[in-house]
Amino acid sequence: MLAKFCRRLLGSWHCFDSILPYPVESYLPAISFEVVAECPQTRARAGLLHTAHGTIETPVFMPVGTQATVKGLTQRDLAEDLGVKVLLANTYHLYLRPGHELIRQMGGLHRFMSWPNAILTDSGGFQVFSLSGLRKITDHGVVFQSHLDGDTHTFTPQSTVDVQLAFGSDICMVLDECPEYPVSHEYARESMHRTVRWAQEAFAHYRSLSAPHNALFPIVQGSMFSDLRKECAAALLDLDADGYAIGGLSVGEPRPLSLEMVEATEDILPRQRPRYAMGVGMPAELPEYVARGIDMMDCVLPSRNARNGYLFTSEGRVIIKHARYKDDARPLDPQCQCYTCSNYSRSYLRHLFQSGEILYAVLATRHNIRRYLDIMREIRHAIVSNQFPEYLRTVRMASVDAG
RNA sequence: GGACGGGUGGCCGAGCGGUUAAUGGCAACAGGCUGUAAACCUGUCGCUCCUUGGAGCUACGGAGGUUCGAAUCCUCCCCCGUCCA
Repeated sequence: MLAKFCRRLLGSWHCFDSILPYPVESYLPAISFEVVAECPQTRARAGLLHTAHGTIETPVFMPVGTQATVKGLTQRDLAEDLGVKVLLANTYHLYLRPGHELIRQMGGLHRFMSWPNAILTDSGGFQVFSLSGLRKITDHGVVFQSHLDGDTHTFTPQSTVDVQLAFGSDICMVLDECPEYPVSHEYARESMHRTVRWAQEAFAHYRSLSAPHNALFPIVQGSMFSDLRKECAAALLDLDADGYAIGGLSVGEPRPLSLEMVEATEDILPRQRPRYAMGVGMPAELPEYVARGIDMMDCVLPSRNARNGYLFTSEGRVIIKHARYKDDARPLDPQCQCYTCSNYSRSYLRHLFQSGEILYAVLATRHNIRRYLDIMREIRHAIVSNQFPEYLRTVRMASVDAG
């Protein structure tokens, strides 16, 4: 609230620039978050996340555009047609190709990819730890081999901040270690401490720079151990970050465990800051995370599954290659207002899929992203209109019915 | 009429005496995908049984034959190409 107010006055405050060591903006948080409604029964809340590239209504789903593109969609589709306010991009991939210096030279990631709204960049920790090939953890960071050409590179907590600042990301993520599942308590603790240490180093470096428009989020780790999750969150609190992420989920653990891990830290993370659950989830899981205090989510499922023939509808999943859709003249989702559902039949979509046509991926991705965004809009509306518990019940019953 | 070449499971196409119900590819049918090395990956794919694992049956143009054993070798026949009359 304060930050928003200050921003409004920024114009007149620039007269202080001459007497202050840094521009006025650098004395304000890069982003600000205000809670506009809270569910009285759950931890769900609706908010507004203000960034240098627009205000984002939360809870929000952020489509994944790893290589500075959501595969199959144009930026116009995303911004104008689908109303996407924030996209994910990936530090690991963009650092390797085309390189952060090139992106900086091209005017930053927003200009490079012609994206007017906010961008959150993942640090690349997930890739470094999930991609095969050599990788070695040192005191300073992680040495790894490029999956593109085998070249050796090093990521440090400091360097990944620098790379993301070169991109001009609105929200940067600290370098973290995302352990696989399952892993021993001992390893998880050691790994979590490393993630905390890296976060502290990343923040120390970040605070030494002038980054008035770029927020930095630390990431809670601790594998599937509640005690480690709590310890990690508590340690990260000292950083007084603009937002907090929960990582290390959806790495193969049973579904209920992911939610438990979010619950473990819901009382520890500050209520006045946005919380971001990384890499989740299936449609029915989205309100579950929101009910546990999550404001931001991202996931490749809607985009990747779209291309692979798995479509999300208000009536459940549609595996478009199934023979029963061969002569199905109905729209994919009769409840959906998207371009795909407004214009094309399941029969046609199936034909495009079977033929390997590019248009299939375009139409399918457009729908699936729209479906996720619609779910988030429903969730937000339910919270604001004080009907979230009822909404959650309905979703739970529907997913039980769906099997 | 003659000379070559060829007929293999829905299609294309390997195999050229036993390890072949028969490599591949396509098609078909199903499963998977959760901070994207993914327009990708995996499985099934002659018929009939039983619980897995198997059991039986029918199959490489047709009919005979050689052989312990044939999609593979031989004979005749039927088709299809190319070339020569």
